[in-house]
Amino acid sequence: MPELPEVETVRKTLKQFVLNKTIDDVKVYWPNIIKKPDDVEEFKQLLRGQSIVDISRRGKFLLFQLDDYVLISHLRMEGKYSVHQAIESVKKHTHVLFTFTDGKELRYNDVRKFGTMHIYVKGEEMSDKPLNQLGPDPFDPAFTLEYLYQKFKKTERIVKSVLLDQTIVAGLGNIYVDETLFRAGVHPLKKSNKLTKKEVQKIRKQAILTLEEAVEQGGTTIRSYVNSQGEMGMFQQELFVYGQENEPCKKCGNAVIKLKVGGRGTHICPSCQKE
DNA sequence: TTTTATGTTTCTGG
DNA sequence: GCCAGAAACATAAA
Repeated sequence: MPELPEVETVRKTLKQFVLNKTIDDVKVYWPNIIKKPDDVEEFKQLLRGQSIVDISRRGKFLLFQLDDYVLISHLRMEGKYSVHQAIESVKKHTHVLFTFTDGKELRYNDVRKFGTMHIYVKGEEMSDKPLNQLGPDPFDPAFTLEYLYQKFKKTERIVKSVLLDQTIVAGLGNIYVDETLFRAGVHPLKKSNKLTKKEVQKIRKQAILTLEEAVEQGGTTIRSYVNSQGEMGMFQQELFVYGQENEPCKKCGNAVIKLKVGGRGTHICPSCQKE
């Protein structure tokens, strides 16, 4: 579900609720979510007594900064965090539950159980997976025109696949790639190494702008996304093509169409985005 | 009832 | 190295 703007919104809302709380205990109802350490009992043991010092974000990953460790959480398609009183009943899709010393609970809910969690000793998280292969965030000064142009230049892959590739740039997913390519006027099937520098500059600029606007709007809610306060995003009102199949293009009036690109549903305006 | 699609990522076979 | 397809799962819509 969540791409960079949704994860950023979760980060901000969640931080208000759990900052400076101390973990008393942890329950894990679906162990497959825990990827590191291998042993779930060790996962729990590492967290006991740790306080949440900060929550940061890298690409689509949330980073719970603890006293001695970093808990890296990826929401994949349906992951959500919510804060409860211990007395509230635990839902069917709650798979990890953190109890705080003040009696409140942080619950990780994930209908499809695709989410992941890793724990690293603070300072070691960037040199191993899942964070070590990530490209720059779009907001990172390292995400320059020259950087992106060089990456595009050396691959025959279609541009949509490259933008979805988190080792190139971290944070774009299916919605924002479609929106970025529409705004840049580039067809998703175009080979990356065929793009002119001007087109690459447009893609870069629109990627950054689109994500910035989406963060301001609290993300995009198409079907199930809500932040940690249970609030929906508002950016769906600003979408040009994603989910707009058969609707008139907001720029030219022609019908938006949906195709399959790299196995993903892909929305374009065929007259604004020529192949 | 059955099939298809879903905001993600990773693995396998060709 | 790249692509297609499947897999990890559950659910709502067609």
